[in-house]
Amino acid sequence: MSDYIFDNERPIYVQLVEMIRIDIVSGRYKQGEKIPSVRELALKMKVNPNTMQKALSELESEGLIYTERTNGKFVTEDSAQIERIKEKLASDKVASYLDSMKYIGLSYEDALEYLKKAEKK
Amino acid sequence: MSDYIFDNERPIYVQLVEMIRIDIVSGRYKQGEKIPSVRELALKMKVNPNTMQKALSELESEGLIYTERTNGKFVTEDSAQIERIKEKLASDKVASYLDSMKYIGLSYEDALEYLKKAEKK
Amino acid sequence: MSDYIFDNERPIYVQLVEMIRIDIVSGRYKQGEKIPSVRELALKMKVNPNTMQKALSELESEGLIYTERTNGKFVTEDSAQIERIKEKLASDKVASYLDSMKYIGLSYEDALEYLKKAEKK
Amino acid sequence: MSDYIFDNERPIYVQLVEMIRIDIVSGRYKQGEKIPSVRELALKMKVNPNTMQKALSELESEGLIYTERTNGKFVTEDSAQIERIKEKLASDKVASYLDSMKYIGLSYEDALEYLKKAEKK
DNA sequence: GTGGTCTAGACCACT
DNA sequence: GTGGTCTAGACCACG
Repeated sequence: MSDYIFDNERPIYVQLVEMIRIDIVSGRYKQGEKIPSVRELALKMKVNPNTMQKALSELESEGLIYTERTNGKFVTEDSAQIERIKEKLASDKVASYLDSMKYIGLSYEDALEYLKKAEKK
Repeated sequence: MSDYIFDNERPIYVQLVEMIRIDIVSGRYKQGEKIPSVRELALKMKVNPNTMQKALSELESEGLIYTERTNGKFVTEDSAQIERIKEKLASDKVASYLDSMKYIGLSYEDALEYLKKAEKK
Repeated sequence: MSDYIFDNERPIYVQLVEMIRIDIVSGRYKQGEKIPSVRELALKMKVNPNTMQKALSELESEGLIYTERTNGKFVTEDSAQIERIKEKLASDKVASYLDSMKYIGLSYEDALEYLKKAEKK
Repeated sequence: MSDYIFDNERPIYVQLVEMIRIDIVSGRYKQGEKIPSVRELALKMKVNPNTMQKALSELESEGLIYTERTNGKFVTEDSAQIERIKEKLASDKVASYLDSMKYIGLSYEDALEYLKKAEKK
């Protein structure tokens, strides 16, 4: 259990969803691109193919990928959908950033200030 | 073990340090204020007093608290030191925010944009 | 309790720190050299491993030793740091020498004179 | 046992000898001066008069004080003797200074150097 | 009651 | 075998 990358607290398939989702919205998997087979992905991530299948189903119902029977799975062509998910993720990050700043006693203005200072680095 | 609040991956005393540190920089424990006794805190957090003691020693060597023999432990009067630690924490948060945004394919400018949009909510 | 080497007035771990610190600055433990394991040292000094561990942690935070996980603890490679501590110790010795001379009614010049006379022996 | 000034490891009378000896060689008790009575000294030092008596006997056999029957005890008029003892003490201090410096890996020359540097402070 | 120290003994990850 | 962590339980000085 040395190079194990999954958090024990949450279902593995959820964590796979998060990883692949980010691969898509970040452009590491391009719009319309074929993604590797379930087996291949399962092997790479060292999970059971069923688990990987479940993750991909989630992403499909989310509209980020679609299946071409006998042909494989592809990233959606719907760039607006990708964008929507990306914004959702980004908003989550912002919210969590603001929360953590608030938690240490800093306001929205402080959070903005710190971010601006960070640019110079 | 249902209500256990600690992450198994990191030492409990480190997590205690982080929690109490935030209590101080956020002002939940005020400058100069007496903090509860080691035993009391240990009881509250359900850890061994020695573990709590170790956490508090860390905070003492960090300059956030000081000890009055037989009297208890107190938050430092040195507000500059508290501020220094607070800035350190805030910088870490900013860096991690920027990292996570970059990870989903967004630039510094995007991160700034999203933060500004978040204000209105 | 015949061969007990520790002074009851001060914590054992502090005395261990002092002893090992001197072993390092004096060069008995060389720069970069592996030091014996915690358990070994604890056995040799007849203290509990935890006590020895605490002493070594102190020395680590002082920058005189560092830890290689699963491999052991080593004297720092930073000879400047060793030198800094050595000078600190030496200054303390000088101050205490001058104090004791002053206590028996001798001036700085007397202290210097006595030291020069001592060379010939 | 809060303000107890004696080291448990060595006989109290020996420690009294050392203290009074220093009072004499340092000039706090002047040459030829009458010193307080045994009872008075014993009270002041919170020791049994017998213990103090033993200490003073030691100092007498050392030639630092002498007794005038029915009149009390006095610091010797023999300034050469005082000087001899003082030099003995000073030599001890020098030796212990050099030992401690050697112990941390410093030579006679280093010890001299450090002493010279200390003057400026 | 406060903090501080120490021991004994256990378990863990890593290699 | 290495260091690291944690617990349980004890004792101490101080006031």
